[in-house]
Amino acid sequence: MDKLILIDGNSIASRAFYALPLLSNSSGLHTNAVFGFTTMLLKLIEEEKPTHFLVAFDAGKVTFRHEGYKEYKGGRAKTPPELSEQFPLIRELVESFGIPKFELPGYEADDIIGTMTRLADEKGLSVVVVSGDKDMLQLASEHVTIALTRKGVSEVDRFTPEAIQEKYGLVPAQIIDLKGLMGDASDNIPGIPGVGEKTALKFLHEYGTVEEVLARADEISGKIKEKIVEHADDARMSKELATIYRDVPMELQLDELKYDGYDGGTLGAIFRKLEFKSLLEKMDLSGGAGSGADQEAIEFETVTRATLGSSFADRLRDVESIHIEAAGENPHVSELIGFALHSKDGHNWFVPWELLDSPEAGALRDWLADENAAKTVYDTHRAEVALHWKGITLRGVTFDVLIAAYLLDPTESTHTLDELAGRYGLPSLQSDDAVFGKGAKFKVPDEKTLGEFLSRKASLLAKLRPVLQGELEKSEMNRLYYELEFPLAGVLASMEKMGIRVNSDGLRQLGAELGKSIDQLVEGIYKGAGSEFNLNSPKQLGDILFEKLGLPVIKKTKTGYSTDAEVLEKLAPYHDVVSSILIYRQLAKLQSTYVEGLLKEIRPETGKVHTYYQQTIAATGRLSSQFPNLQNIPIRLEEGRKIRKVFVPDEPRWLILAADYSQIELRVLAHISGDEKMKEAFLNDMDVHTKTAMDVFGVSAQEVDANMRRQAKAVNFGIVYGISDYGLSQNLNITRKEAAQFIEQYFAVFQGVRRYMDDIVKQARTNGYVTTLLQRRRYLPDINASNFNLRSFAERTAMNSPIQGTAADIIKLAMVQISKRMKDEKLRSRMLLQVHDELVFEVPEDELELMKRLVPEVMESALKLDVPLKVDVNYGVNWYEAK
DNA sequence: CGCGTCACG
DNA sequence: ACGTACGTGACGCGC
Repeated sequence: MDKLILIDGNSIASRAFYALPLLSNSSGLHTNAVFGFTTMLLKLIEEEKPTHFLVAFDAGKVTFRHEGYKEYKGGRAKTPPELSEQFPLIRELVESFGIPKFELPGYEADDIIGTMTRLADEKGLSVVVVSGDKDMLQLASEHVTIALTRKGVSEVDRFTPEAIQEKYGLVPAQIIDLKGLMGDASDNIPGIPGVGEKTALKFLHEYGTVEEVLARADEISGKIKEKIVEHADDARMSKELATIYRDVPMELQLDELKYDGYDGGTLGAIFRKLEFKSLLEKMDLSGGAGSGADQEAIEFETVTRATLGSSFADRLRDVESIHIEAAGENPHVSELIGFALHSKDGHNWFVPWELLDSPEAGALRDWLADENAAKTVYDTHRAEVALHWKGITLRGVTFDVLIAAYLLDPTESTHTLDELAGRYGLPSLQSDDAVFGKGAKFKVPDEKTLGEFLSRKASLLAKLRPVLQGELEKSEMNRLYYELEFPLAGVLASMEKMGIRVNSDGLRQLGAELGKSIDQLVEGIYKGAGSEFNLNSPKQLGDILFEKLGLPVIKKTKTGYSTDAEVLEKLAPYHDVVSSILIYRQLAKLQSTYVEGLLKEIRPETGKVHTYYQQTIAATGRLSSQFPNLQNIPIRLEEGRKIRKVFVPDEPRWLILAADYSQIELRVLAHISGDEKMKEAFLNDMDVHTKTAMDVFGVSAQEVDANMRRQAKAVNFGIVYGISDYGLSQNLNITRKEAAQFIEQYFAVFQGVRRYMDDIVKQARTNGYVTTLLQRRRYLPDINASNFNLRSFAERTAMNSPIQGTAADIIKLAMVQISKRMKDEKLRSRMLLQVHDELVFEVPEDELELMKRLVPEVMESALKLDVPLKVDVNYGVNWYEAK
């Protein structure tokens, strides 16, 4: 028996939206309605086993119903943007399910459904209509059941004509009479005032139709009668509005609605894109290793020592992409698993890692190192580092898929190949976790599984390349890609391979001293608190401070009392232990993170630490540093700053040279906003915070005291972060009102800055994204959200990202240019570290003068702004002394 | 594995 | 009325 399911797409989407909490995925896209829609579809397919399927959507806002009654659906709250942004996704979802969908300008989904039920009824098909709208009940018939959502979305009540009779005492056709009498506030259908469901039903049981009720109004007594007479026209119109139109001119044939079920691969891809991880697992779409149920077969050849003859070198000429698989997060210590090659004629090779050590592998190694052998790669930077430790050189990479994907949407938390396949509609791929297993379960699968998987990746790279190149072109990011990010990857790799020397004896010595101080502090704290406890546990510390010692609670966290530094400083006057705890925290941090943590990261073979820069993580375009993080080595407090003494040059008598941009973010702001006052400060090389204080407080340079400068500095920071009175008030410890006044005074002076802040938010609203000077993009899906918090956050991000991002563009450009100059001039000096606005080098004595001149020169001229860029250079025998 | 805390720009 | 300053990574705790 054939069965047709008809879904009212808009109705189900909004039911799902309001029924589920406002979930959003890692990029801030809301997905709750999509999720609800998905579970509903899955349930229907499983329980109803439809042979035919259709999802109908409303098209546009104006329907034929508005012709007669302009206020139709008026007064209804506007669809929240969090919901409307999900409609394209829902359409895409329906397509991925392989379900036909239909919409027609001028008609609503229920008219389409009404028409389809008529056609299906004529053919004797069994039909289920799914909606959240009671109006649909008018369509019920012998073959047509109406399923209305109850609470949530996946639970439905089913209505046959008998069920309707039982519940309302009406036949389906009378549902429109019911609406005609009682109206429907949600669609702005008036009905007769004073007539609710009860009264309407009573009349209908008696008279049957609206027309009969109106004709025989004189039989009705009391006030109601007057209302009926007075609003007779309203009732007739309301009935008409509630009537589903069942003659929509559409050519849709029933056999076009045939449904053969979904394709697991396609569905898996969109679930991955939407980050429906639970569904992926529940439905086993992520696929266990080797299951590959949804994937097409792929051919590959395993390269052996025998294959590696002279003809193999010839065949390498046709290779266009290579995927190098290395295990683990840290490429400096990762085990290589193998790689796959994909050639232009579609041939795939799998090369087990061990093969590279065989004597026959010379040609292959040469090919990998060949500058002229063009290759498309995923994450060159990482591969280059991993291969380096195995003595293999990688060169000739002409396109990096990961970097392109990152630039196209830097807010995506990851850009794994399986996600990219889904994102760009290419053949789906299993996730690394599905093939290798996660964490302790990590295991390299058998050769066939591995070879197929890596071959799929290599082949996918070749397919992604032209797609991503097209997208970069469209987004005007060619320069950013080819002149900045792509060459930077090589620069980063060489910095990381080089690493920076750490004086481990010095570090251990520092650790021993810290240990003594910590022991003394701990003893004193236990005594003062009257008991021993784990000082590192905020929970235990909270119990001691607030329950045992009865100190006032300043602030709470989700899980209990807050004990952060801000709170402890406020508590210090109440009890002596508190300041000891603050010092303990400071020293414990130094000990665990910077002494013990750093010691663990020193590589025995080199005596150095080799950080790894993530080039594709930060949404603003900044780099980040891991294993260890060398971008957060202490400097603000003297005790911590001493850690910098252990970072030393690799060679005797060499020096550490550090060059940092002065006020780069405010200079960038002066440039983008064009604010005359702010530009003036930098053009005259003034202290920008003093200048701000002068202008805001209306005093002369001599009159600016330390406090005024401090406040001005905080405002400047606030401006860069996307100012809010609340944030500034927290920072300066003043009231929100005072902070708001500050900001107002600031904007009165720096009018160009105010204009920029307004414009950039407007831009974000129109485009959905903001850009840096070099066209780096950041999407802000929440910029039009109705939720105040989400929207405000997006607005601050819109203000901050172009500033932070342009500063990142500039230093990255400088790095690429300096690296080239150092190579061209055959210098022995080495670039070692980048700390957002600072570059650290090690230089031989005889290159010191040259580098002191060259580095700031290149940094200052990396990008021409309307204000000068200023760089300070310092040097010394270690990083501490380079101040 | 999430949370609180704290280091940096 | 709403209630956060922007961007990161590492550590220890406790479930």
